[in-house]
Amino acid sequence: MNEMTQPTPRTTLHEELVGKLREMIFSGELRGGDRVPEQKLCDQLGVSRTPLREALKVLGNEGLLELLPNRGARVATLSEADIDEIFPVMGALEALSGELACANLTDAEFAEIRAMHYQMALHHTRGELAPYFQLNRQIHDAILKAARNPTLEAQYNALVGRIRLARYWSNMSKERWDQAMKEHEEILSALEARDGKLLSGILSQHLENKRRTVRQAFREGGTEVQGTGVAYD
Amino acid sequence: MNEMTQPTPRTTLHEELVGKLREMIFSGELRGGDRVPEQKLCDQLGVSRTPLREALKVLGNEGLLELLPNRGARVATLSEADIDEIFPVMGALEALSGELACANLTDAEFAEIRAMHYQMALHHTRGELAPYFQLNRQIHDAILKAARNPTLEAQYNALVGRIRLARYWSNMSKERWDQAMKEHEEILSALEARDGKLLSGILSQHLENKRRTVRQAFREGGTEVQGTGVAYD
DNA sequence: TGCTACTAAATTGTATGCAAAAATCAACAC
DNA sequence: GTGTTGATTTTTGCATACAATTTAGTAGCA
Repeated sequence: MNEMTQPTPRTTLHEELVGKLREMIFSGELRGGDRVPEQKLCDQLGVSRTPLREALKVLGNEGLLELLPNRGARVATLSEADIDEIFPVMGALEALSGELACANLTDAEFAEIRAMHYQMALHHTRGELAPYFQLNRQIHDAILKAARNPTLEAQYNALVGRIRLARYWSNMSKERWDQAMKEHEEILSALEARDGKLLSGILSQHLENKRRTVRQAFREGGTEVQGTGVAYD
Repeated sequence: MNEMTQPTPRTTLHEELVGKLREMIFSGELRGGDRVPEQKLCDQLGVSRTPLREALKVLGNEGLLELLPNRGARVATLSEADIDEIFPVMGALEALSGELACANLTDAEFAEIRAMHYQMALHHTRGELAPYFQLNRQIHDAILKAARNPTLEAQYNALVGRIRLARYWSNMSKERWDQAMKEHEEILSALEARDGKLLSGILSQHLENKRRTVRQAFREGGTEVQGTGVAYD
């Protein structure tokens, strides 16, 4: 009766592998352009090729891997064109998430977002980039969650995943950082007023500005960062 | 030298299968809720389970199939909640496509869309629903193409695929049909003026109206139609 | 040296085999 | 008639085996 194995994995191997491989890509263990040799990964992860290959097909379909017939998989890379392509779509989705969030946000959720906002503002004044980025992301995530639309969430996260293939800090200028912080003030006040249309417009512009920042970092070959994935705002 | 086989399929079996299975779902050969027995499909398609299973995983990730651990795959079904969830996202994407199309549309492309529009108007006045639907779809596709954003296209088409799981005509009322036609007049004129913001708003509203129509058809259990997938406007 | 042709090794694509889990069904008790 | 138990069949998950394709490596030659 006393099973010392997993309580109940209740998941298939290939699903786990999808998650693991995603993490390996985001963490930089697998870098853009790298080949993904099946056998080597199988040995490393202790599974056979069958479930691994199933996972590769899924990630290929998501755009995180590039699958070349008879020539294996490569971690996808991001071009400037890709960035210019993906951000507008993210912008449209984030704008929608803002609008829906305004319609559905509870007071408790708003309070939490406000708390994160002020914490983030503190990091901004102190010039602490990394924790700023983390809170920034949590805020956007909270808004997305508040939209109460899993399909929207999934689509958005798929795009975030692709953007994370570009793994560098945006070397954000002081001006851009201040600007971003100002945009976040507007985001918070639109949220508080539950003004969906207003928030939607702000977020759309916010994402367009992000695009420019990331694009520039890409051009300049921004500082690579280990293990955290891309951070931007 | 004279190979009488395929010129060169240049594609893997699992990719073909993804396409074939999608078609089988859209055509209604596989209906929502149906189990997808691996062995039976393998015999039917003349392939082994390995590539088929790879395809199933991909379609599961796309939301066209529901994958239950140890219990196989089922063709996904669409609930009212799903419709309410998916259409707003499609609306945001279609609004973006309109905006980008206005920025990128060539005169030739516009001319073609206008031609399709008038053809569609003709079918409307004649009360020919099926060809109306077809042209309607072609017009929206042409706008999407004109946006010149493959990522947007892919995301949009994934959602259209899920909506197509609901396989019935929207029993469109005369009023709604007239209204839809009027919206299409506005779409055409905004396109001609290359007024992105305007078109974006029209399309967003247009999709919200579609949502209501489809939702109602769903509620009323609209007339099922064989082989064409869902049609709506 | 640089190029081509050919061979061998490695890697991928597909099929098959086997163990584990679920579904089916029949006998039985109530 | 209903519901439960347990054996049998079916189906799925994963591993392995084999075939096909690509890659690498080497020898031959200009």
